[in-house]
Amino acid sequence: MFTVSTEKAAYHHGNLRDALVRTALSLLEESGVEALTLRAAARGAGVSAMAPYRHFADKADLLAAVAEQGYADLRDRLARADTAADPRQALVEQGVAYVLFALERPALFRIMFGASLGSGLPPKPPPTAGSAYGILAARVAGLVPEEKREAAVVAAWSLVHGLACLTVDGRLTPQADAASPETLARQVTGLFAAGLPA
Amino acid sequence: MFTVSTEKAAYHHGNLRDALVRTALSLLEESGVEALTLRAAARGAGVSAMAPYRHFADKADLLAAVAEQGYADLRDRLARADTAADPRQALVEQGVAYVLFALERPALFRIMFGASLGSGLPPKPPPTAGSAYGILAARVAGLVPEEKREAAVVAAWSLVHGLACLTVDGRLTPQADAASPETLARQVTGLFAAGLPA
DNA sequence: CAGGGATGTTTACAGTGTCAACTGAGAAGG
DNA sequence: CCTTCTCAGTTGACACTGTAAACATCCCTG
Repeated sequence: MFTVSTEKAAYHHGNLRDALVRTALSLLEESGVEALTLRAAARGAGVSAMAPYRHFADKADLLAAVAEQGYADLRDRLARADTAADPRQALVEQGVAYVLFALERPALFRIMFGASLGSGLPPKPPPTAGSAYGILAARVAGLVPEEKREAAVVAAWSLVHGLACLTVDGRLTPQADAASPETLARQVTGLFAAGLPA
Repeated sequence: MFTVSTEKAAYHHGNLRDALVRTALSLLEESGVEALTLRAAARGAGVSAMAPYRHFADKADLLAAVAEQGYADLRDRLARADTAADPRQALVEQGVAYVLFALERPALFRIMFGASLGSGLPPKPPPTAGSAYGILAARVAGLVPEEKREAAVVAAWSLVHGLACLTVDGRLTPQADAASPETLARQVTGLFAAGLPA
C-alpha cells in the first residue's frame, strides 16, 4: 500500500472525502459504472472498506457527491459554449455542448441523471444542477415572450437532454447515428431554435 | 410457497421463462428496481436460484426480456393515442402518451432505456423498440419536408424522451412541476409541433 | 499532560450474481 | 417394456457487495 506519494500520507489520511470522490470519479470514467463500488473507492484511496462511512452516509451519498462534481463540469461547459452573439446561435451551441458532454463522459452523465440508485424517489436536486439549468434558461428567456417562456425552457432542456440520453444509449437509428453526433445535435437544436416563437 | 394456482404446477415447471418475466415485471413495478433481483424472481416463480439460467444467459438477459415487454406496451399506448385527425394534434397526443407512460411505470421505463446494467456498450436495440419509434416517425414524416425529416424525427423523439426522463427523475423546477405533468407535456409538445416547418 | 472527539480498522452478516456438479423426468430407440 | 439420453431444475460453493457494531488510534483542546 502506498498513496499517491505527493499526498500527505498521514495516518489520519488528511482529506479522505476529496480523495474518495476523485477515486470514484476515475473508477467511473475508466472502468464504467459497475466498477464504481464503495469498497473499490476505499481501496483506491488506500483505506479500509468502512472508512468512507465517516464521510458519506451510504453509497448513494458518495454517488451524489460525484454527480455534483459532474454538474459543476457541465455548467462550466455550457457557460464556455455560450459565447455567440446571436442568441439563437448561442442556444444551439449550448445544446451541442450538452450532448458532447454526455457523449464524452457517459457513465458520469448516467450517474448525474437517472435512478439515484435506490428508492425510486426524487434524489433531491443539488444546487449546482440548478445553475446549469439557469444558463440554458437565460438564453431561452431572451428569445421567447413571457407567457410561453416556461414551456419553452422546459422544451429546450428536454430536447437536449433527450438527445443526449438517446445518443449515449445508442438508441438512435443507424442512419441518424451515422453522421457525427455533433452534426446531428447541431441540426436538431437548430431546427428547434428556428421554430421558436419570436 | 404456492404457484399462481391456475398454472400447471408440473414438475418441469411448464413455462418458466414466461413466469419469470411476469414475476420480474411485478417485482419491478410494485417494489422498485432494487427489488428486481434474479433470486427474487426465481423465488416468486417457485423455483431454485439457478433455474433462471436455463432460460436467460444472465441477469441482463432477463432485464432485456422485461424491457421488450415494456416496448410492446409503449408501442400500443402510442398507437392508441394516435387517433386525432389533425396530424399536429396526433403528434401532441403521442407525446403526452409517452410522458404519461413513463410517469405511470417509472421503473420499467428506466429499465427500457438507459444503462443496460453492465458494460457501457449499447444494449442491442430490440426489434420492438423500433416499431414504437416508427409510429412517432410516421406522424412527423407527414409534417416535414423530405430534407429536414430526419432531424425532425430525432428532435421529436428526443423532446418527448427528455421530458419523460426529467419528469420521472423529478428534475424539473417546482414551478414547472406544479402543473399536472399532462398539461406540461401538452404545452411543450404543442410548442414544438407549432414550430415545425410547414 | 490528561482526555475526548473525530477518524480508521476489524470482524461479521445477509444478500447478490454466477460456476460446477448432481438429479430427476419425459422422450427416443432397441 | 426397458434402457438411455437429454433437457430442466437442484444443491452447494465462491467471490463480492453494502453495511452494522465494536474497537483502536491520532490530534487538539483544556
